[in-house]
Amino acid sequence: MDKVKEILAAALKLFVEYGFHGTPTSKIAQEAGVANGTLFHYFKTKEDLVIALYIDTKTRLAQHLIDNALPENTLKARLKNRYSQVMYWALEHSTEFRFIQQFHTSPFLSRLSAEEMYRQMKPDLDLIEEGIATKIIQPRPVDFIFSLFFNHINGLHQYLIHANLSTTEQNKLIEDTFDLLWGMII
Amino acid sequence: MDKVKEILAAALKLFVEYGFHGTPTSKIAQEAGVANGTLFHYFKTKEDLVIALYIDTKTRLAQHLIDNALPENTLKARLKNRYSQVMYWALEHSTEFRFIQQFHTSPFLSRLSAEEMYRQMKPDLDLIEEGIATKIIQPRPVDFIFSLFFNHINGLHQYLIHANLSTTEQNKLIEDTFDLLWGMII
DNA sequence: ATCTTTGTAGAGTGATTAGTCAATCTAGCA
DNA sequence: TGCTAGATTGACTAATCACTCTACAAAGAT
Repeated sequence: MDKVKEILAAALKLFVEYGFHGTPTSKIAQEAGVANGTLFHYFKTKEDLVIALYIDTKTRLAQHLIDNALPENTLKARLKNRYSQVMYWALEHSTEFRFIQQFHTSPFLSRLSAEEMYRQMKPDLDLIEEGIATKIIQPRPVDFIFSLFFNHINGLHQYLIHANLSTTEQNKLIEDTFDLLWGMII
Repeated sequence: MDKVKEILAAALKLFVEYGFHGTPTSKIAQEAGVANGTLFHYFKTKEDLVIALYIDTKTRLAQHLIDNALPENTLKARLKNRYSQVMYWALEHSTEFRFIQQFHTSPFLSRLSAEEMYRQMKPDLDLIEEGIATKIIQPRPVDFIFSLFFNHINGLHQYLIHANLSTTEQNKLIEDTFDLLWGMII
């Protein structure tokens, strides 16, 4: 429903601004332009709302990556494409990206099922595994490489939103930084 | 006072477990074994407590780095030492490290003064600047390199606490991973 | 036309919260 | 000893919170 989207959008904005527990459900309903009861009609508890918002946000990022994939290509090109597209999305949706980071370091993370977490990481894990199997990437634990990738993206994003670069400079830095990262794992 | 330490220790533990706003001051006082009023005698507001705890934790990390510094050495050795010592500290104080990460992605971060933030980053920024000035490190924005370093540490830490490695394996991985990072910036 | 399901509203509720306050305790000092 | 200042207490309060409940509207379904 439309109201569900309004609630999720309001929650996203307020959570990033005031934190999860720092945002009352009443404020979320108000910001979304719906009644208090409507919020609880769609989300059984506040925690359900937080989890649903995380999954929704992550799904939208995943969809962006699918829409911009380069399937017929070398492993390096596909990995670079994924890396860059995450960065582009993160820069264009910086509230969403900050919410994801906030969620990751919060106690809510443990409420996510292992399956849901694996489902989200799978495309990247597969890519890394393929790289190792074809001896392009050096043999190291897959989740170690994933962790380096993931946090490298955080680092670059953190820098880019503080530095004030033109889009051209930004894109060049994203390209260059991927090459640095690539050099690290081959 | 002793009670201040008890309060900070209790707050640290509960914040990491339940989040900032998810932890009532009454529970903190209870866990610390002091009365509710005592907490507010030492910390004017709950927010003051959060900020004080962050500064205290960061100061203890900084002290660990000072205690284990290698001042008379090459830049690479000094940087590697800092990198490793942060990792050792983070692994031994993983609640503290998780609190720092939680704080960094929370809205509380903006309550920290710019001076306090700069004060904390200065030793590393100086080291990176020295490396660039002496043409050992490639000329890139100092805070870009800092950001990569910082998030690289997060990535390795994240992997190490999930993987179950022996201390020897851990230390070897820390050494190796620094070399990867070093290769990226020279 | 009537029944049923679903959406929406918003006042209401009991529990919980951050922060206060007056009272007592402790220790150092004159 | 008597005085003062800070430490400590825990009952208290006003506000706020997550969530419930009842009522009503809209829209299919039969």
